[in-house]
Amino acid sequence: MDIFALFEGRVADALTASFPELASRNEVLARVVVEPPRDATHGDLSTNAAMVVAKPLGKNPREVATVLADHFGSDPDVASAEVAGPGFLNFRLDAGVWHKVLASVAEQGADFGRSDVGQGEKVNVEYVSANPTGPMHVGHTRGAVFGDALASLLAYTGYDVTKEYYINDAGSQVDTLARSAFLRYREALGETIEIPAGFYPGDYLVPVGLSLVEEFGNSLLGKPEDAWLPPVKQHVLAAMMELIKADLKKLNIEHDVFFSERTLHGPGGDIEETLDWLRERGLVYEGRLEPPKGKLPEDWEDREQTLFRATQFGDDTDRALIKSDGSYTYFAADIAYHRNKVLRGFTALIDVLGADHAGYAARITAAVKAVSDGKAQADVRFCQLVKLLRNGEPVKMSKRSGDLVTLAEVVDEVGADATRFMLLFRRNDAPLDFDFAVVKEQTRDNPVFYVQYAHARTWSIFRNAARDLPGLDISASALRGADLSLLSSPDELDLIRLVGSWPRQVAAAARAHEPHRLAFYLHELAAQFHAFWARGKENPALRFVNDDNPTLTLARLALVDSVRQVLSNGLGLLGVSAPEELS
RNA sequence: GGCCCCGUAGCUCAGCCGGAUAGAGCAGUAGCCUUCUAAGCUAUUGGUCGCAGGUUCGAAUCCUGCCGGGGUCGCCA
Repeated sequence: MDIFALFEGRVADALTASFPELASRNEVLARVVVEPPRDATHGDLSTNAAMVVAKPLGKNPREVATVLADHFGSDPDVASAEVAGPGFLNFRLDAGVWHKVLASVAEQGADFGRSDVGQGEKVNVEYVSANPTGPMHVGHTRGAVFGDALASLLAYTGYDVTKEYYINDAGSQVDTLARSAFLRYREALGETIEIPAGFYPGDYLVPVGLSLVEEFGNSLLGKPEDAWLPPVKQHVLAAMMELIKADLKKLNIEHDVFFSERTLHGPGGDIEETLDWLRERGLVYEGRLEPPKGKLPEDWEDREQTLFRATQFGDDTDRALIKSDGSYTYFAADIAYHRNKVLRGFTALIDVLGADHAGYAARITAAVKAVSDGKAQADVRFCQLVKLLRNGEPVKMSKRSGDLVTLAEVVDEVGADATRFMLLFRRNDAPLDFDFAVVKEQTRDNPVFYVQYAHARTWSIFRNAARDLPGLDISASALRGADLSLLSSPDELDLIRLVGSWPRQVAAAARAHEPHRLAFYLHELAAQFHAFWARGKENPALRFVNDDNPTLTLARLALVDSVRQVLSNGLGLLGVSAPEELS
């Protein structure tokens, strides 16, 4: 039960009942929201309805609000409806409403917060898509976690989600990869090798050399490159993808679809087909591009080339499709790839990219508009850099020597839970400091620990109740029969309010494509719960478990259970475990 | 030079589709912690929301310009 959504419905009904001329004004009604007031002393719920409709109606907002307030006089759930400020309408709810909300948490369990705001829309979330040239490093980790949490969130809110990985296996870098692997192959056969600059020097190719020997023996030796390159490429790509999948597995990330760029190339392939399709619509032409302003690239040559009319769809400049050597640009393949997604029926295409690709957003958005005739929506999300720290000191990384911190190293050191939560405890487009020392700390400075501890505490309260009140039935069905009207103190009602706002938070986070909001909410819920718990230390009457009052204990346990449920649901969406006990 | 992101308390950051007196954590200060789990809790100090305009009943939020920081800039992926 989402109390805010429920009242949005009632407010809309009240509006159209009082002002029939609004019935056809959906664009106006859509702006009406019911939300918690900024200041809790204003009541339980607040709506901007009167201010939104005042102008279209040509009436004074406070006047409209008064009419609405009268309308809600007969609503048994509403204890009072007051007009405030410029025309807010504030509701104070009958405490029984909050008790119903609490009961609905128990009833819905893991589904409390689930919704159908997505209405089954087919969404493709493309994330990670790291080049298959080596193990994943920390730079990829943030996008991986962000995309994965976003996908879970969207699935939970009624979207039909596919998690996809685009394998960049068509560029010249994979040839370099194959050549690097071939060196390791020769090494495995006893040669002493030297790795030239520009090759991939990493040790992770050593086992690939060995497995090449296993598969081909020494049969590739002495052959010309064009004979050994294709099979070696095939072999090393498969090995790299296994490596990457194993890394992702450490973070509990599994994609539904791995899409190979190579399958788009070639005669009759998607790229050709897509360019033909675009040509038919006059969106491809031969022309010259203005050189970039400012300093000119050294190898700039003014020549005619094949361009996509990206400007027609909101990009700043038209974009090249074919390189000077005749092969397709990365972008040409990407247009075909996005068209492929559209043809598979997706109407929302989310691309999760690193911040260094920020300049790419406009052209992807343009391409998706073009290939879908405006029917599909692209949303390109960027993840900013993660700065690794150790006790406040930056961790040194040198790309040149291949001395990067890998995803596996981070996860092995701090664990998947902490990695995921920390990366989600910040907006994706803001830079993030990741300090190993803080993340491993078991104090309130560490939000992962703080939230998990709150969850563990709910379990420990139940364990204590079972120990101290052995005669009390605290099973789920017994909790359902608890007399919730005993929960009437401000602290209790505040906690229920926060629990009750969970569905609204989830829906808002999904609409905004911002999973970090869930992490912040969970942190807030944990804080309020810890605070409530601490009050029981000063005043035993406020404890959840009261030896001399089993009825009250049962009601409070129902409240604790709702907190447990929401923490568990939330951590689950973020892909973080919810332990019953901290060791 | 063009484009994109960012600028909110000393620090790190939230701020939901424009809404009421701008929030949290850390740090600081003053307390509590002989336990429903010790790793916590309470109170308190602290703001020209980068600057200047604009839009309107109302702007941290939307628009324009400027300042500062980061990223990026035909054929790399």
